[in-house]
Amino acid sequence: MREYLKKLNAVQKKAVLQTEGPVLVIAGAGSGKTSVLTARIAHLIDSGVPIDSILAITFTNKAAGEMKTRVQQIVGNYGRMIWISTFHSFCVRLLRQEIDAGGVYSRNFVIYDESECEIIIKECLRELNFDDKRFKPSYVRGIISRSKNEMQTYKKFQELAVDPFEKNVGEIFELYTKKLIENNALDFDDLLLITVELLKKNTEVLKKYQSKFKYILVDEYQDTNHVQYLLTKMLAKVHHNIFVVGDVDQSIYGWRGADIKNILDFEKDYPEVKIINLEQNYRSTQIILDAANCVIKNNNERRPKNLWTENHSGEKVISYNAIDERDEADFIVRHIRELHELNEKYSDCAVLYRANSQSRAIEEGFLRAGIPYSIVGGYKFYERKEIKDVIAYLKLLYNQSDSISLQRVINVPRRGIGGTSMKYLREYAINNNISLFEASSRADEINQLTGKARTAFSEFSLLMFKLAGEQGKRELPDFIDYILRETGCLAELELAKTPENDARVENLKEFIGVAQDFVKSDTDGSVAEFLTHIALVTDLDKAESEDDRVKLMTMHSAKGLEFPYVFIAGMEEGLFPHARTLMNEREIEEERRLCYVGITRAMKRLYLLRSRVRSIFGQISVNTCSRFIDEIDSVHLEESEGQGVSWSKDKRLHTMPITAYAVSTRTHFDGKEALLKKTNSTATSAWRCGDKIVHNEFGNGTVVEVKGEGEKMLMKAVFPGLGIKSLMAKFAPIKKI
DNA sequence: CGTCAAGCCCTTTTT
DNA sequence: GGGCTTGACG
Repeated sequence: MREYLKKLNAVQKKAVLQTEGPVLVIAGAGSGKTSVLTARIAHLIDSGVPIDSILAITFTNKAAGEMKTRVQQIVGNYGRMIWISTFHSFCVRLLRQEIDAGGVYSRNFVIYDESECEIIIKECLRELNFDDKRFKPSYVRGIISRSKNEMQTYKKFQELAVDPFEKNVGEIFELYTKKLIENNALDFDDLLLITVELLKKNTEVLKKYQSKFKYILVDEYQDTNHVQYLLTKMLAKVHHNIFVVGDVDQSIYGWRGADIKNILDFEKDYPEVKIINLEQNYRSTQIILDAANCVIKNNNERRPKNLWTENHSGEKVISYNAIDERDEADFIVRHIRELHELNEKYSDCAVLYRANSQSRAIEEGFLRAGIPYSIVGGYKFYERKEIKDVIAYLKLLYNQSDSISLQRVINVPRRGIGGTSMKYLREYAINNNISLFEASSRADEINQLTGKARTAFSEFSLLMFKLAGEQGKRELPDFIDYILRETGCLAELELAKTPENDARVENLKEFIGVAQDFVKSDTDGSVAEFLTHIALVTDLDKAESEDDRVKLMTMHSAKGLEFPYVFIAGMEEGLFPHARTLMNEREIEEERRLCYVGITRAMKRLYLLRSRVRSIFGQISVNTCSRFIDEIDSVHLEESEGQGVSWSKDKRLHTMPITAYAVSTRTHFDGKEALLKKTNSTATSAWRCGDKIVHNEFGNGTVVEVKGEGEKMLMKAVFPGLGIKSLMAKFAPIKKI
């Protein structure tokens, strides 16, 4: 028997070997579903199934990447060719081939992220003369998104609209749709929606993919939305070999349109389905599982299951009542340090939280202590201004209809083109039914423009033609470098030597590095694929597990992962469950499932932390303990008696003026990297993490991060009471002490 | 046209 | 507490 089969238990093996017909695997947390999925793929290949007739769909790129790696480990390099991807990247791949069959978009479409979509919505509001206070772009975008996830286009939405507000949203929706088409741009939801529409309308294309994919596997099926449901159903219609894996208790994307019914009703869709329950947990101790079960059993909307383990009972779940978020962070730091002294790896520890905004306080704790950490997800590299600017140049060069990108870069660097000139340009473009790009090349025909603006537009379009001429001639990283130099983006940043500009230049270099990695990876190295890559692959996906760092992330991001030591921070009513869910029982249940996901990430030891006082929006708020802690039977819990835990502290809290906690000890810094990066040339190799230094201005401090060497060396140091400062060792007035 | 300060609303989670 | 828009001024 094959090695990968030997490792499986009887039930898992059954799931792997049942290759024909629909199969539903109910996989409890930690029951080895990834092993089952990879073994099944390997088994299919072993049985002679052609590799290009297997389609595996996951929810995150990270999961897809991991599965690909594991399949390759079993079947060898040949496994590279397999279709393992997220729904979204699968759809892009299909659309790049087929989208012109729909007759609306062309293959060089670009993908708009949320902020770009909101800009479009703002344009719609302006044109329709709607108030952007009443129709908040982010809110309207949410409505449109949910609607598309329900497979509703604007026409359907307009039919269903009852009140005046909805009717107005329907108008916005319609104009929004038209504008995306004009820009030859798709939003995230379109990637799925347009694919399904295309397959529905175009039977030739549908047949092609239906017959191609003989075996379809879908991971995290409980998180599929209606469009995704339709897509899998259509693709599986001919061969009926559809294998879905999921766990109702881990459904945490209802707010994104995920519908638990898809998994609950799978049997109705496929009456001949084989149902397999994976109930043995290999991950956690008995006590951790008990705690998780205590919480989840309070949900009504679920299918009871019996998750069990042969693991020993283990340690009790440790709870801690922190005074404030700084105390909470310090508790985590103390305990991780302790674990590290006992030879546990930093990378075996994870801190999970409900909202990204919680990462700040915890991050500061790690910086103070000099503990290496990395934040997964959250504020993204690709959202930095300078990065978005280069991407916009690439997008515009790739797709000249993209007016959003044009408007982003037209005055970057400053070319003296302002709002008034842009207004005339837009009017001209609309009147002549041409793109902004074409309008700018015909600026001399626009009478209202000042001579200066006319020249600026003409020079801009000449520059773009020049850049476009180099596209394809140069390798991608070189092309990006060329853009940065020719446009003057780089020169503008290098003009004024500020730490901020230095950081931006460093970020741009890192972006070129991303392009270099991309070219080396398994792609065609084209601008098209690169743009798709950066639109769909967030830095969440490059969680470098090999280096020894504590991982910080939301519980959503943590799904599918496991860690020996897990800290869940912010177990407070209003934060978790989040205040915005408190009014609605269904949403509370989703929060509870999220808690279940969080708890079941832990293998050996779980810490549940809560803070009595927390500052939210710069306001101090006092929170009570999360109901989820109360739901855990106290026999599984043990209150930590570390510093600041006892009643005496608690009483002291009430006698102290609460504003005392509002005092911030940190100076402002812009993201982890932005202001912290500097370069250095002299005696740089002398600096190491943990070095105590004295700075002429800031006083005593500790080096917490050193990156690069020689000219490229970047360092970060923390100064008590001042926070983290970025230092250019070359210029910084620092001495080792 | 560009800059700066005051005031706004906000953060739930992500492909 | 902070990022973004707005409006006054140079």
